[in-house]
Order: sequence, then structure tokens, then C-alpha cells
Amino acid sequence: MRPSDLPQVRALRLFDSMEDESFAALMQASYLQTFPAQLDLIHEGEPADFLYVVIEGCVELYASSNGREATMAMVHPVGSFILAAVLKDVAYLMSARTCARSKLLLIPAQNVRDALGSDDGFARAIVQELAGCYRGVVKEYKSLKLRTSVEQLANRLLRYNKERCDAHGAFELPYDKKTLASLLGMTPENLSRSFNTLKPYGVEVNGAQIKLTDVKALEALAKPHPLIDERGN
Amino acid sequence: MRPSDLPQVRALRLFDSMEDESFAALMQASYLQTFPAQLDLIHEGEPADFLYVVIEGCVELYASSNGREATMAMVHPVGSFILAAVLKDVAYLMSARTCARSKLLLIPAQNVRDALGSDDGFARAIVQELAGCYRGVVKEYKSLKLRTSVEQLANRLLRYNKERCDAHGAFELPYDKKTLASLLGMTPENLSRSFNTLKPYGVEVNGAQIKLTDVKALEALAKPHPLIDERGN
DNA sequence: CGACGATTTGAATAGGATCAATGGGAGTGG
DNA sequence: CCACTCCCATTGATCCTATTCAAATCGTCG
Repeated sequence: MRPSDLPQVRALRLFDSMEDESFAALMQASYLQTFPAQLDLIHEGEPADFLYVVIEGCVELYASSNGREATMAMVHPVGSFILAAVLKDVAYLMSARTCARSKLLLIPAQNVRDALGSDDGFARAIVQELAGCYRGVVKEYKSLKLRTSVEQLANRLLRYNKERCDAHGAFELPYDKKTLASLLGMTPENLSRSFNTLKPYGVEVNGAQIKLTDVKALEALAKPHPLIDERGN
Repeated sequence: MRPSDLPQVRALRLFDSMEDESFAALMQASYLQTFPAQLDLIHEGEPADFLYVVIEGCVELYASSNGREATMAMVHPVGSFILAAVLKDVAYLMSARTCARSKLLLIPAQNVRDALGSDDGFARAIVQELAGCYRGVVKEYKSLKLRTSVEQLANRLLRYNKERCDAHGAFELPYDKKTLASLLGMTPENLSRSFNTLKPYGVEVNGAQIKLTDVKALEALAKPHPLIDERGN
């Protein structure tokens, strides 16, 4: 990787408490590479050769079984994926593809494990990252088990509205509706119908542009819960 | 806790690579305690005061939202729960209750975090445990998203059959059917119907006693997948 | 302009949930 | 030892949600 890329990587939470020496060793073995959209990166069942870090762009994690496919998560900058498989030196549980042109950092798995053993600051950061990933999945799992499709969509819209709301009080869906549907555990047709169901609650849809004109009403329906919907912690 | 309990705790994977000194410090602050069945241990949203380790018995992790409740996981000896919340020093995402008389080890959260920083062997064990928990949830999440109720039940029965099959080629359900239903993401009524659906595939049910008389046929229906159904790794 | 993919809409179906009622032990008290 | 009770499990009937299949529409890109 190019020396000019180092500072931005160094600043990532995963690496900022690392010792200079071990960071240098890790980076010397790594690749910072830009991939086009819709490129398959890894496939479930393969041995975990690299730890991936999304620097720019977006990566979709998905899983398949028996002819069906489901989106498991979307990874944005700055997030890692398949950390657990790398640490345990076992096969990936999920597949990954880029959903946009993306700059990714690929760190050889063995080097990650070496650094984990030799650098306490890195070990602590790994633990925090892993614990964060774990809690993220638990939240998704809770949401899927405890909510109907419409409730899931409503809560997701409220979340995006908080995170992305622009000057006009509107926001743009971060993924196409097909992907969003899969992420929420429903079919595209059903997502479309769910949007219609939410129209009386002040959800205005124009393509990917969404405007919430009655957040109170939508919240009354969605009943957002901090232990499911709040990111971080 | 009693000195006589120490060896069995020391033998747990989570502690066996720990230094004597830090293990002693951790245990000196901990409690090994037996709880009756059906006792509420923790509730989601509470701050993470203790790390729990199940030594004997069984603990149900569940979550609630908006009047609904769902079983998230069952923890058996020797497994920990709510490790991530302890490490991040944030609120529990799940509630826990004993489902049988259970012997639990309670380790104060602050001591766990201290030991994590001061004992490399413990840090490595924590990382492995956490990574294992993470992959466990991902598998459950995959199963829920990719399979119908009947398929989930079929795969679960195949798993129990491998793990618990006795001399007569039968096994006993590890939990009552109500709990099993919630764990599989369905209602008790639906579980009952799913068992009926599986009768033509050689699933004989007598109360909690299950006998699989045609594993091939059941596997053909269930299509078990190592990246979902195999425990460990 | 034409083609393709994404989205929406409609109709029919299937899968699961809910409500209600019945059977079946396990435990309790007589 | 036997009734009684309670809770779990099963069954039936109905309702609701979501999936599937089909077709129309929209928008974008050559």
C-alpha cells in the first residue's frame, strides 16, 4: 500500500492505540485497494484469509442457503467485517460484495492474529470492535424476532431520518429498495406495500427520496426502542 | 466463593490460560451461587454489573419489546453470557432467567475489564469466547432469515439427535415445547403443527421424547448446512 | 427510440398467528 | 388412593400477514 494512505488508516479506532512498530508491520503486509461496485469479495465457507476494513464505499454482507439469499448487514466506513472468522481462523459465515465503488483495506489474517498477541492496545481495540459487532447482530436479531415488517421499516426510516435528514427535512435511502427489502427480511413487493401502509403516518416516498411529515405519528406506530435501534454502545 | 469450587472454575476455557495471580484476584471478587429455576437474573437495559458463567443448569436469554417476548438463546455449561455488555460497560441487550436450578459464577464487570487489560492469556480467551458468541448469533440470524419454521425445527431435531441420541436411538427435548417454540421463532401452536408436518419424515413424538426413524428423509427436507447448524468453530 | 432492470400494483396462495376449546399429565389436598 | 386443579400441549377454525406469480409502469442507459 502507498505511504500516503497510512495516516487515514492509522486514525481508525481499530488502529489508533496500536504501537508504531506493530502497526508498521501490519500495514507492510496489507493492501489498500479500490474495487468496483457489485464485485464479489468473499464467499461463505471459504477460509478466512483477510480481515477487511471499509475505508470508502459500502459493502453488503449476505448469506445463502438452499437457493435463498438474505442480506445480513451493510458495512460503511469505517467498519470491519468478518473479524470473528479471522480471529478464530475458521471459515467465513457470510459472503460479501461491494454495493458501490469501495476502498478497502485487506489485512492478512495471520498478521492480525500475530498483532493481537503482541500488541495490547490492538487487542483492546479488537475486543471493543468485536463486542460492538456482536451487539449489532443481537439488535438486528431482536428486531427481526419482535417486530412485524411494517414496524421494522418504520423504525428504519426513523433512524435514517435522524442520521441523514437534510435541509429540506428529507433524506435519501442509502440502498436501492431491493437491498433494503432483503435487509429488513422481506420481499421487494412487500416493501413497496409497507411504504403504502405508512403513507397515513406521514411517510412520503419519491423514488429514493423520503420525507417524514409526521414523526410523532410514525413513532407511535414504530415504538422505537433504544436497545434495538440506537447504533453504537 | 468457597475454595473447593476454584478448581472446576479454573478448568474452564475462559480461565485456564490466565495467570495465577490475576485469576486469584478475579475469584476473590466473584460469587459462585446456586439459583432456583425460573428466577429472573438480569433485565435488558440494566447496566452490566456482572459477567455470568453457567457452571451447572441452564439459562434462557430473552428479549422483550412492545409487549412481545422472544427467546434469544439458551446457555448451557460451560458458557458465559452478556460478555459484550460487560466489556463495553454498557446496558444489557437481553434479559436472563434460569430454566432449571443452576450454579452460576458472577464476576464483577470492573474486575473483568481490569483483568482483560492486565492478563494477556485472559485477553486472548476473552477474544475467542466473544468471537464464538458472535458467530453463534450470526448462525441463528441466518437460520431465521433463510428458513421456514418447519425447516428450522427439522434442523434443530437433527442437531439434538446427533448430540443427545441415546441407546434406543431417541432423545429428549432439552426444553419444554413452549420455550423451544419461542427459540425457533414460532408460537407453541405452530410448533405442534410443525411436528405433525414432520411425521411423514420419520419424526415420532411422545411428549418430550423424540425418535427419528428416517434421518435421510428428514435431512432431505431440512438441508442442514454446516455454516448454520454446526456448533463450535 | 428501444431495451433492460427496478419498482409498483393486482390477484391468488400459503404460511403463520390468534382465538377458542379440548385433552392430558403432574402436583396438591382430602 | 382418589378427586381436583392448573398448566402445558394439541386441535380446530378463522384471520392476517407475507409470498408468489403475473403484469404494468417507470426510469435510465445505450
